[in-house]
Amino acid sequence: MIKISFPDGRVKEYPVGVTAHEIALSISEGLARNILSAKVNDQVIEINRPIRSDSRIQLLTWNDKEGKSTFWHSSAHLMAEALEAIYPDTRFGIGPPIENGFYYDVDLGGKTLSSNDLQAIENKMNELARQNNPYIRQEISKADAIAYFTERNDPYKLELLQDLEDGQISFYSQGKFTDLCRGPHLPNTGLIKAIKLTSLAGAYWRGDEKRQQLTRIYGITFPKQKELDEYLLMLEEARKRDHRKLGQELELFMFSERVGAGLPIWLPKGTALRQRLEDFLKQEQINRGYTPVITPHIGHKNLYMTSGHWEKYGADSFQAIHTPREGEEFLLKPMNCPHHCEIYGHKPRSYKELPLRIAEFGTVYRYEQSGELHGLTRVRCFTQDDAHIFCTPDQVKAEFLNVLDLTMHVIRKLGFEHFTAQISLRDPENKEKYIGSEENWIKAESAIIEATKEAGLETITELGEAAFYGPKLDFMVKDALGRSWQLGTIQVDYNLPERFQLEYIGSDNSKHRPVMIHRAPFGSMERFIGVLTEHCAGKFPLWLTPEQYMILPVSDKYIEYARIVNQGLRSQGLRGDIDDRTESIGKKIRDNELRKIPFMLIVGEKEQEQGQISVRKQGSGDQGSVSINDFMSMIRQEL
RNA sequence: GCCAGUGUAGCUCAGCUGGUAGAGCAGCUGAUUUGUAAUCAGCUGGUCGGGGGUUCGAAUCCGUCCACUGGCUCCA
Repeated sequence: MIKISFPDGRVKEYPVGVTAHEIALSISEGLARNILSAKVNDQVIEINRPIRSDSRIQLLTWNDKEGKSTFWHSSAHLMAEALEAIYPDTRFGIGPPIENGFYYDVDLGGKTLSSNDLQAIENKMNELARQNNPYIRQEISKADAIAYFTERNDPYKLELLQDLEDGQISFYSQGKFTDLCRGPHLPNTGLIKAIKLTSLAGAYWRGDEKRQQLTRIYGITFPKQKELDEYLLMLEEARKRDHRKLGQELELFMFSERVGAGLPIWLPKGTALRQRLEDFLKQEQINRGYTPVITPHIGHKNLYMTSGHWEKYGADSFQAIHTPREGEEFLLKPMNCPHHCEIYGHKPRSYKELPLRIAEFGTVYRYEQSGELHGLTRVRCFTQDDAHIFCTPDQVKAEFLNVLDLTMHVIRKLGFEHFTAQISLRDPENKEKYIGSEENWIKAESAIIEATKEAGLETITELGEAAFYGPKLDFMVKDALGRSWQLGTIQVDYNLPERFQLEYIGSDNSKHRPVMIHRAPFGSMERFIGVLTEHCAGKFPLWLTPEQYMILPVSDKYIEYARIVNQGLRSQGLRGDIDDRTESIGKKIRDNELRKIPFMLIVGEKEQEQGQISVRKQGSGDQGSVSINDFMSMIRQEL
């Protein structure tokens, strides 16, 4: 007998060679039906693999991330089987599960697929799934594996095999398909009930653009048709909320080929929205001791040689602007920090001035490859809600905590309930990629880790994701559809103060080097507004939205009264207008509904007589008639 | 930047295998004076992304540049 311990701490005895499926069965039949794979001593294995020694076990179902991964990994194999059946010359790259589904990179021998072909593949997958074929694991020697794929003339699998050690190689087969694979897999294909191949794309073999381009086929599968239907509905909802679509419909921003790709143009309504957002943060920052500054949009090349940005990014930036007579070189600023370092350095600083918090809504220009541009979330010109805090090493943690507090306040105010923080540290394997001393890096990394711990923030830590000049903390928010977005960022920097030779006179009357903290709670105004638009589906909070109300006279006869109401509301600080078109009231309601106006105020004979307005609220319809004062107190809590 | 796809009126889209453009909405004009998601009629509007080529003839075929979309790679 062996001892199996469960996540809840219970320990039960089972015969040697027991499988996860048998263990599940001993608990309940329902569990045995739903179990997809099992985590045994931190390794995920299939549910029919014998367990031969005392182990910790966690039974994985569709509700576990790793259970889904098993499901999708097996689905990738199923897709490969279908592809091989339809296109026998297919060679296979890799086919992993991803966050939502799976993909397989394949070489179709010059054949290009179109989205019409996906349906045929999907049909074949369904047919093969119904055969309910078992996934069979086979351990195989490296020599035999090489022989197998040599015979099948598959260079990709042969290359993968090179990196694997003999004795640790396994094949998985289902139906007529066999693949090199670590596993684990589902017991059989019949569990895969609902299949959708979602998209097609090119992908380089091993992510290297100098190598063969393969066809990547994305798909997603579910154990129940209903779950697929819900997923497709969610995708549909995401399409409706796309900020590029809503931005156009609500006239927030535009792009122009003539102005240039990736250069957003803010229309009046988008500008109103953005300025409100900026004003909110500016006020919040003044309350917290920040000092606003303004700096130019370009800077001398020497500035970026000093900062190190030229060395690191010069070749991949917009190229220098030359003055015609002197031949000087200027760069469009890709960051605000070098300018802010100059502000710090323009006079001798005392420790009594620190922390010095310099804030600027600074517009920066970065060359992004043409294929990267995407709506407002990836652009070549954007405005950071930037600030740099110069402080003593002793103040770092306290300042970091202040910034954490500001950031969380701002994110919550904008209606994001769920967020986590990612701590990005150096890649310990590639320390030469980073600028700055070992000692400084250790100091910076521990300051971040300690501060987030004290703030009680939920964090994940990623090695190798740090900026080249220092470690950072990124805020990830979850939007209304459960999608994660990276927004604000906080970065500790011991490097730039060094490069700019920044100093302050300490209480000991000698010179010290300040520490710099870069931070941007929104990140960029463009990206933030893009994400916010999708989060609230274009129905912005009342305090932000460009137009809070629209007065709809029932007919032209009541325009005069509408003007009086409008004046009353504006004098109370509300934003809105009169829809004075000669249209039916139904038409006006429809149009303003589509424009996502929060309040429609309908005025006709009744209202005029009683000095009231009939309130129609976005999302909940007719609210009845009230006086202007009652309306004001009704909405005041939302402002 | 790379791969694939797309580009027709302000917006959404039609236009089969080449015979030089069409609808709905929006806009304008007129009628209607309207009570909680589209009143009716008429009219205007396009060098079919740009500039080339093939052809008697190109929105349609070919190559090129630009932009957009989905990926890949990148992201201070």
